[in-house]
Amino acid sequence: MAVPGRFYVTTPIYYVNDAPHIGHAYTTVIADALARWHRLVGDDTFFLTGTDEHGLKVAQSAEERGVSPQAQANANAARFRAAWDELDISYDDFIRTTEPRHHTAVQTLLSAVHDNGDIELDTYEGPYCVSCEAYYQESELVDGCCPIHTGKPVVRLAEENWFFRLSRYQQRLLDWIETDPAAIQPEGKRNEVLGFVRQGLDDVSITRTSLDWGVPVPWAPGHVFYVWYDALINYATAIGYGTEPERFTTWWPHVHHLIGKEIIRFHCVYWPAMLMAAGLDPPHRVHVHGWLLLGGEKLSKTVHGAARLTDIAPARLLDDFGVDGFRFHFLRDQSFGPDGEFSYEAMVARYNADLANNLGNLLSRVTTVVDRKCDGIGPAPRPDSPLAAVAAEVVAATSAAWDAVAPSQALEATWRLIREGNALLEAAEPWKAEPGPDVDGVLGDALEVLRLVAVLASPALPSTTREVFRRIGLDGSPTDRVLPEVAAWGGYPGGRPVEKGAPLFPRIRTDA
RNA sequence: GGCGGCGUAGCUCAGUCGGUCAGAGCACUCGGCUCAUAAUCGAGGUGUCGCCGGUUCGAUCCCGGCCGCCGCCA
Repeated sequence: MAVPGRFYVTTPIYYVNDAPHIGHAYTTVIADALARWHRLVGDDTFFLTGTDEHGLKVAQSAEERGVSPQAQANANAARFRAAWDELDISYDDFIRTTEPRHHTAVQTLLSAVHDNGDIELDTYEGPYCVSCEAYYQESELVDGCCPIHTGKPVVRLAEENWFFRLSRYQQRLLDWIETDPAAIQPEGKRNEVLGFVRQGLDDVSITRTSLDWGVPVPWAPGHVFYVWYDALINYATAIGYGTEPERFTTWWPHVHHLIGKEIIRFHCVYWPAMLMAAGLDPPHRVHVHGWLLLGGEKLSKTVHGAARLTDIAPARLLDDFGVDGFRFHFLRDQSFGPDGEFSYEAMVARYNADLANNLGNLLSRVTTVVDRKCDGIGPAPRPDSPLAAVAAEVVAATSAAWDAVAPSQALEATWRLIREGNALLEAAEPWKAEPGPDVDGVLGDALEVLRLVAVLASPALPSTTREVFRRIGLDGSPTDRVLPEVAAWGGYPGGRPVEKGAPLFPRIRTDA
């Protein structure tokens, strides 16, 4: 089903009423690093993110501010774009669900489901809170009243809605998940979905008549699609569903959806079922990750006052850590899958240990010694270097981890090469020796370590790895050539001017 | 209430389809080095793998119950 060499990766589209926070950034940085990795290995890659702009909440907050929903959406979508630009997010497309192409795709896809007989008119009946303009489950009520407007009785309301016959897809969903055990990862999340589907599935109401801020239902004037069923289709819109059939079949279903655990049901049940109902294949992979939990009592002055993680804007951390330092924390310190602790202190510790002390300091010491012992001209590595075999292992381990969507493990694997490089220098002590072939060989090896690390870490640290290249005298960028050639030992040519420069990652002091 | 997840070294987390599986990084201690961003290199782990039972020759890993934290419930 999956075509090797083709990688389509998505983030959820973010609800435009939210302000960008580090939870959004977490998913987006990982998607970006995965996209960069796949480009590095030469895959055809398409990386999609965007904003979800319909729904009652957007309409309401626009009304409160006295602006149109579209104006409200425009303003907030721009904030997400700005946040991602600041974080070096290399998206290929930024989709907005209010775009005409998306309306076309939604109407086309759901019309196909309708034509197939799996969307039917039915009556929805249940407790309704007039203040919320929303239905509740009986179980959600508090003493027969709205759980939000406590003390306010709900009314019973019945509404004619269009229902997606999800109940008809139970077996097909089970077949999909059981036939392709890797479709939903990690395994624990897959089991959750299996358990849910096995309980039996109810049909779902997918249209609303109570608001008009949405995609109109083509066969039913006065109805718009409920925001979730419009939003999911963005993944199809962006690759040309309904407008560019050939482009669509190039990318679908070779998709990797990255999602947080709170939206599993939408991505692992409703979305695949909708696709099946429209005659399309379900997604190739859904990668579910946990949440960042706000740990540690204090977040320092930088983020102090943030009671909730969703109050922390990415920009608040960039002054301290830089873009790459920020990215590195989310890729290296959080393992993709389970929940992880977010703390400022941990972020500082990781930055200092891995970026300042290991990578940054290695660059500093090597460039200094090259300056003193080699007149500032970097020598070539030794073909028979003891590090050559290590490098091959590191490349293999790093590749395997990125392919498995395990950025933390990938970076851990890459950092082994840095440690080995530092150990080689300790053993050889070129700063003590007279200039000559031995010193050249060791320093050449160290420069080659830096070159390789710059290549392998480029998905995580796009701008600082370019700077490493520049400092060791290489033209272009670590991503100019693809694996495996670029990762073969001996790529550093030698004879290049090496520049010491300021510390790449200034150590962050924690005293005071 | 229903369904599900988590609870492993000071910290953040891996891992075990039951038998050298008790691990990594950080922190810490000691020693070396001084090219380097007080960086680096080497050595050092005495943790009841949440609690109580059960299955088993043997459980941290399986089963049951309990406690704590968390998520979803259209």
